[in-house]
Amino acid sequence: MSTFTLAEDRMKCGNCPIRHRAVCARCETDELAVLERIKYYRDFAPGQAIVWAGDEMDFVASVVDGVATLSHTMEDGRRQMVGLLLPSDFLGRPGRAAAPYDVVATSPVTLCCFRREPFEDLLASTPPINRRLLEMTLDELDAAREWMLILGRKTAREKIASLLAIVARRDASLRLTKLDGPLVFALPLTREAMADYLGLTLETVSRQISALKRDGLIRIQGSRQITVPDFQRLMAEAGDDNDGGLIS
Amino acid sequence: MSTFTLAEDRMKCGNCPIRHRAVCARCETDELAVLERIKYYRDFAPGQAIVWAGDEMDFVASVVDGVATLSHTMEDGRRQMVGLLLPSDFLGRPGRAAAPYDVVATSPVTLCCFRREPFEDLLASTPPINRRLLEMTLDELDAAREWMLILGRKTAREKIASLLAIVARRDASLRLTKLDGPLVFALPLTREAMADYLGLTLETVSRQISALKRDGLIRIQGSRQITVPDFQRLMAEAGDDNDGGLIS
DNA sequence: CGGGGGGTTGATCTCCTTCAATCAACGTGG
DNA sequence: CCACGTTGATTGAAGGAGATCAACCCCCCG
Repeated sequence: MSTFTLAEDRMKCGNCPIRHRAVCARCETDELAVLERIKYYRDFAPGQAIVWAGDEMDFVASVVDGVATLSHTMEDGRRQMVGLLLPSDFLGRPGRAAAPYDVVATSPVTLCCFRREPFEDLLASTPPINRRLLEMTLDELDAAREWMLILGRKTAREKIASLLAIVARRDASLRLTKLDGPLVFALPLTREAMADYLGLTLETVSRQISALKRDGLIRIQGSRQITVPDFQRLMAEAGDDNDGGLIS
Repeated sequence: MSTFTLAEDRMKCGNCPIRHRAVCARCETDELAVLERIKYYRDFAPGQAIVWAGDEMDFVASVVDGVATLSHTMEDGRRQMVGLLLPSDFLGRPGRAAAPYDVVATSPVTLCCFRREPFEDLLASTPPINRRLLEMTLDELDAAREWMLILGRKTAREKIASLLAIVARRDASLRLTKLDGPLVFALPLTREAMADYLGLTLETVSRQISALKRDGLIRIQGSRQITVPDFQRLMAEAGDDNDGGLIS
């Protein structure tokens, strides 16, 4: 009985941990009620594929919890990650059924899903959703462009520092913490996934992480817990002059 | 008198060469009339800056003609292009005044501009514009992600071939021509601009273009006219299995 | 004629890849 | 409880794709 109540609570939009950042962020209570009726949750295990490139996707979704990756794969096996889905990010493109990339969970993932057609109808009839989705897409475009600078012009060391800075900032933003003390966060990516993110080999990733550790820029607990004692110093190492302003 | 008439014709939305692809593509005649009242044209010479990163931008715009680039610059001078604005592309982000990148004309450019506030009001009150802008932003995001694969995983030769394929396809799309015959198009970018696009040096760009020329994949007339005798072969050289379906 | 911007080509160097060995953590079955 | 295989990570040695440094060309324009 009590577990049932907990499950029910967790499934109410009002209690949703990504409520203030997701595609539904601008919705009023009556609009939320409509979403509430058509939504459903799906869970994925680490390593599990959510969709493969080319598959029909009959739903769109918000990431409630966990981390998933979008990636391109070339015929000869070269792979480039092109998106990192963190909690509150949106998955799927309204107006297109075929998935353009592989989407894979890298940690336990919970999605809040909507079937495509009802969602598209809602999108057409509910301006707040449309506006929020435009805003999120513009933010993603900004992120993609920052990423392009990383891929095109940064050294291996700068690439690693940049990745850590991005995830640290996102994590701080979601948990509404500041960036001035020591930061501790989970980085649920294998060396190979980081290499795919950064356009490197996993060996280079490993070497550079060791180097950053040696130089005291980061510390590592267990397998994937990172501590950043001085965020400003990490930013400098990433080649970003950006003073890492407050929470975005 | 006749030049006046010509100028006036050119400024009517009904005659606009980018009418069917720009932000205004979904507008009805009455909505167009509103846009028509608040729009104004601006011209830029090759090499001229349209805005610098950090500048206040009091307008948004559609590219009517010409080519402009968006680029990131790091303090030490490294530069990465993050956007290539071709005719019908949209410049500026509703809801944000400060430009995040340098925008520079690389050929004579004509913009169709709208002051920000009236445009944002229109965006809120005119769903077709909102929807079209979302669609265009999603397309740009797709393009950015294809670009990320190019930057992260392709060889110098593949990068050059990819750039040529992208521009050739866009050009064919705008002019509604097929991709099967020999393609001839202008590539109004210096070697340095191409290097900034591809995350290479201008020397490497020059060498690879020479190599593609030697191998018969392209021919070059004058300074910046490219001929692609066999588009499929170019695609293969770009590392894209994509059969380069018809016009997007 | 001189100068400058854009382009090409050559020689050398270097950062990252490639190939390979080793290690630690973990689970599994004998 | 221990051999064994597996998966992820680290480290080393060698090689190569592209960067860097530099010379030179072409063409346009003052």
